[in-house]
Amino acid sequence: MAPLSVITEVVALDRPFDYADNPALGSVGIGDRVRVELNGRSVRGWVVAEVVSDRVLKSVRKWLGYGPSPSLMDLVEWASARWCGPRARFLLAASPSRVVTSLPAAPVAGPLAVAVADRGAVRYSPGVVQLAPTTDPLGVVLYAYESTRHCDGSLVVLVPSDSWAARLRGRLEQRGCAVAGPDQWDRMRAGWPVIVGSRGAAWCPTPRLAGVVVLDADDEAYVSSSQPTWDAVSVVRERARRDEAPAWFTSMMPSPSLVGDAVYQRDADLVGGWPQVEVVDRRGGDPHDGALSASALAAAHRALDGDETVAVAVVLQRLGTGRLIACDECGELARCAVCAQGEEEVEGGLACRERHEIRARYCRHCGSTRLRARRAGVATLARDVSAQLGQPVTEISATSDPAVPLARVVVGTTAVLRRVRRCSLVIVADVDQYLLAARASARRDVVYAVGSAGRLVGSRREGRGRVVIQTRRGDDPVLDALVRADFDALVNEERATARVLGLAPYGAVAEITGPGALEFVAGLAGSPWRLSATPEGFVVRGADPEQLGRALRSLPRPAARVRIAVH
DNA sequence: CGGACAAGCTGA
DNA sequence: CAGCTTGTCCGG
Repeated sequence: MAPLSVITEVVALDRPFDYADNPALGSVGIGDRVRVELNGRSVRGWVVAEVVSDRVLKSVRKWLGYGPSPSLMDLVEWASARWCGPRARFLLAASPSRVVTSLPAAPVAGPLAVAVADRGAVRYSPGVVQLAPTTDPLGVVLYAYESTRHCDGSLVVLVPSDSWAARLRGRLEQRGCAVAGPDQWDRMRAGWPVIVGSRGAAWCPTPRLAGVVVLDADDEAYVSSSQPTWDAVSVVRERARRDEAPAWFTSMMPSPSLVGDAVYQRDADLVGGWPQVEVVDRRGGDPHDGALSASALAAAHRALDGDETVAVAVVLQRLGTGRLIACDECGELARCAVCAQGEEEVEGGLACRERHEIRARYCRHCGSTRLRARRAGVATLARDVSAQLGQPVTEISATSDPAVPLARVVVGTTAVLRRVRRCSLVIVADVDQYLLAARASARRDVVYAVGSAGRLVGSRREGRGRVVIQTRRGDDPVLDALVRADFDALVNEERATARVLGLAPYGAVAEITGPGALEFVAGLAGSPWRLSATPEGFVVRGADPEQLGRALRSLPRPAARVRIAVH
């Protein structure tokens, strides 16, 4: 039997080692999880290939169970180059959390219990489909199911969140689909007909894809925030390409990187599926008004007269992470000892924006190490709104306990839009910092937030509720687009910006940060890659993310930590 | 990554 | 020179 090439779980040691196949373990397959001895240690790993070797090899110690399907081994190699990250990270993403030693037999993909004809037999050609936010995307999923169910493999459906995945799974099961969820690794590995999940399901171990559907494909939840910063849309797109499977991507406002050079399909009633939007220009209003303008206040009172359980949601979008850090015990703000400015979380502890002093992460006042980013904006806004409306309010953040019951008025960051399922009024308290932000995607974030708000208040076709946006910029094109529910101009502008800045799909950008950044980029001297310095580190630009990723991976790594994010 | 081993520093 | 720290090397 041929020797086996094994990648170990030792992430820092990102290269394969060869081991002799152990006949006592039966047949060990490509992708399987094994235990091997490495330099006196017993470590877990994955069999990635059969190899030829003329050296004396240790044998595989133990077979631990099934791992990613063999077809994923090449994909891991691709991803590791594309995002410049260790193979073990991707192999782990495709592996079960608990040992799996047997696989069930997958059922065949049967016909739907309810015909797709529900949706007037709309045809969706593979590619990007622009859907208004309140349009039910189930039609696309069912269409994809019907058109791929006779093909070998699984239909993989990705949604932005686990709660959405659970709901969609129930709806598909009702219609007769055999669905494997995120917690059913063995079913995915066995090639279940339909696999539904969030970002992680891009690495589902099914041996073959019959098709792919990604709902809300421009949602930022598809991008991994921890290293390596891979994104689920690129992963499934590449898998579909390799398996020659069709792929559908829905988006309320298709981004240049999602669409690429292709044209996209538009759903029939785009305008009617956006929420009714009212822009309140506060420049002419009473400067003594509180957080809510007079007309927002009036709309809120009307909503409170209705019978929705949650009547009003007030959203405060914040740019970046909160700059203020406060002690969880005594409430004291973390301030720089040199300049007394608020500190923020940095590599190695806390520091002010000028980095006068990087110090350990504890409270100077009481010594506690329990610190928390203070939602200063939200707390103040909640107090204001409560006083103006004469109503109790519930404050919501990403970390709020989902079991806590909601008042009829809720206030918070965009986490509100994920927590509340239905209400009659959403007020966007202040969009201006977004409209004025240097970051090109900030304007898209506003559109996305209003679209998400539309899922709570309903479409303008239904006329159930509305979104009120407060601003001091009455004539902004983004606001104009939202009122008219016509985003073509914004889509074109975004494309032009991407072209000029060399962003996807016209170019690739890698951010190099961390203490070892300078030493790392020194290795790029004399290379064709364009390098520039930023306050955080460096940016490297290239024409293609795969070439750029590969070039960066081949560079020597300094001892100091380097963070590489290839976009 | 983490163990092995070598070289360097210290103290009685 | 034992005992400890720090650095470098290497794994199949």
